[in-house]
Amino acid sequence: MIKVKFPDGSVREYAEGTTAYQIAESISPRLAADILVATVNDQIMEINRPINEDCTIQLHKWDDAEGKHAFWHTSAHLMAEALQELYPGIQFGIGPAIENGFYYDVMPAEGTVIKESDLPAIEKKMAELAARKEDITRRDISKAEVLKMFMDRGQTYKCELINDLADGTITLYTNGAFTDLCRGPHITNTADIKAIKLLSVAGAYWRGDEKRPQMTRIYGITYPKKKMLDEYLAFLEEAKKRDHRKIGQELELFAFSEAVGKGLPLWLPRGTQLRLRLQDFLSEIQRRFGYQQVITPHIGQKELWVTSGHYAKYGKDSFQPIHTPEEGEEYLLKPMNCPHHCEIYKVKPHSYKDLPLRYAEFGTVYRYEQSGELHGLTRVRSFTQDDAHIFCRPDQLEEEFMKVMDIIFIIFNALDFKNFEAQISLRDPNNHEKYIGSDEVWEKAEAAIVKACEYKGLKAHKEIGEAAFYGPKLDFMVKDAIGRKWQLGTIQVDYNLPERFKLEYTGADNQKHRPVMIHRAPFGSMERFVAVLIEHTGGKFPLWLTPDQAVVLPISEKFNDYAQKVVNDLSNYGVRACVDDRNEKIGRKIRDNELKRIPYMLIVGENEMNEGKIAVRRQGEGDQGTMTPRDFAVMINDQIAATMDANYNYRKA
RNA sequence: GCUGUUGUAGCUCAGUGGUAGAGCACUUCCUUGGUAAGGAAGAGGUCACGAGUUCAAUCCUCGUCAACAGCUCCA
Repeated sequence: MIKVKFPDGSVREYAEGTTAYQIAESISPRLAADILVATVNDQIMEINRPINEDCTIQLHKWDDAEGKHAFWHTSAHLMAEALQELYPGIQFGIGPAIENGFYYDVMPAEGTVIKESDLPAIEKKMAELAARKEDITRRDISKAEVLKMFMDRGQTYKCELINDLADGTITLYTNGAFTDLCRGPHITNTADIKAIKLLSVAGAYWRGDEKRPQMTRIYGITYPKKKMLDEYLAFLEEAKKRDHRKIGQELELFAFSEAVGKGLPLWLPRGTQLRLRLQDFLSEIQRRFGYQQVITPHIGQKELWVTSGHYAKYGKDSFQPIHTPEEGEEYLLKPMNCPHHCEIYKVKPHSYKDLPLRYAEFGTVYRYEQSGELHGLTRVRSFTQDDAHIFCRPDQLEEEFMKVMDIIFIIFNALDFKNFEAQISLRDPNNHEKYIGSDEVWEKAEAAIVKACEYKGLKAHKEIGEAAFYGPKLDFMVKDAIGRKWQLGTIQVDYNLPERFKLEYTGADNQKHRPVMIHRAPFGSMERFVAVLIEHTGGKFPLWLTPDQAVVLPISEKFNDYAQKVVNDLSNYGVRACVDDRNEKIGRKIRDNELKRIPYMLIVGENEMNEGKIAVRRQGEGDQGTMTPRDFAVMINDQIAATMDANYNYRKA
């Protein structure tokens, strides 16, 4: 007999060789029908594998990530089986489960192309194969044998994968006519895969290396029930409505013009107002935190970036130097603000008593992004960083770093970004060519970030190889409407640029010392931040951020003057309102304004004018009653005050 | 940059080898002064751009540009 311990701590005894399925069955038939995979002593495995020793067990249903993962992984194998049948000579790469669904990278026989229009036929074949209710069987195999097997089949990509595996750890999984090299685990029968949708085909480089062949990647998703698939597809449709490119156009926030050039956003009046509100908000916080605003030119001599090291690393892939009538003179559009700020630091000598110095600038920079990378406002070629550089003594580094974290928390809290991920981006210690600076300073910088996160109790995952070339960073990632992650806030520790620009301060010992530099941008860039903000709010911004808080509608031209007076009164109380005095069909104006999502409509007519009041209507909430402009301003300002208080309390906590 | 898809009116989209349509928006007028009212008339497009095939191309072919999905990249 073996002892099996469940997550709730209870222990039951079973015969040796009992499977997870049988264990589930012993609890309830319903559970047995629902479980897809099991974790036995921390190893996830199929539910039909015999268990021969005492263990802890967790049974995973669809609701668990492990269950979905196995289900989708098996779906990838099912798709491969269909592809093998439909496309003779096809070669397989890898086919994992992903966050939503799965994909398989394949290389069709020469001369064959798999297109989006072919997907329904593949789906149909998968459904057909699933209906055969094939068991998925697992077998251990020696390296030599498996290598020969895949060699015989001409599966060169698989052979490459096998070569990297250790003998004795290799397993095969078979469903129907398809046998795959795979670690597992899988669900035990394809019959559970009831609803299938292949979503897209795309090119993907073999092993993520753009120098290697490009394979065809087919994305799909499956569910145990048709209804679940329908819900997922409906969710994708809903997400499309929150796409910032769509809302940005509808609300007239920003636009692109082919004449101006790709990746160069044009901020329209309303979008500009929104952006300036955000900038003002951050500026006010920065003022409290002891920052000083600076302004620098959009270009600078090429040598600045030769000094910084950026030119050597990115020069060829950037906007090329601007030449002047003067022979040999070259300027670059600035791709970042750091060198300019370093030069500001160097304007005069500094004492250790001056530090830290915090220079902030909404600095517009220009980067020649690959054309395939451009994406709405999230990836553009000209963007404005909410940049600042903090020059401090080494002993001030951690405190300064944590203060920047505070600023980011204030902002994320104010805008209700709860689902952010923090990522510590470290260098890849095996790839020295990618980075500048000595091991010693890198270790110091990385340690400072890790320590700050620990001190702040921030859970951050570490990513090797994601650091900037001059230093490690702490990045804050937020997802867009369809779950793509974007880096917003970033804080970077840099010992290298101060060295390269020979920055100094005089210490208490009357000796020259190097300051440490922190690069930071809480929004990341105004463009990307606004994009993600739009997707999070669906364009319904917090009141304090809306470009116009209210629109005043006179019901006929007799009341235009009164409407303008209302706007002026509101302005005196700090409320941003505008008049819509087209004096046409009221209904049309309201629709127009709803489209632009102005939160309040103030309707003025005979009664209102006589009483000196306004009829207030809140979007989506209907009539709020009649009141004086002053009362309205108080009402709105209370809401603003509540938002600001929340930030302030958060900061104190 | 790579693979695939797409490009028709301001927006959302039909459509055809014989030089173009709808709904909404826009303009004018009528009706209605109150929370997405109705009616009439009108204006708007080198069918992304360039070349080729054809008697004839918005439609077929090739190229370019741009956008979308993914890959790679992201100071």
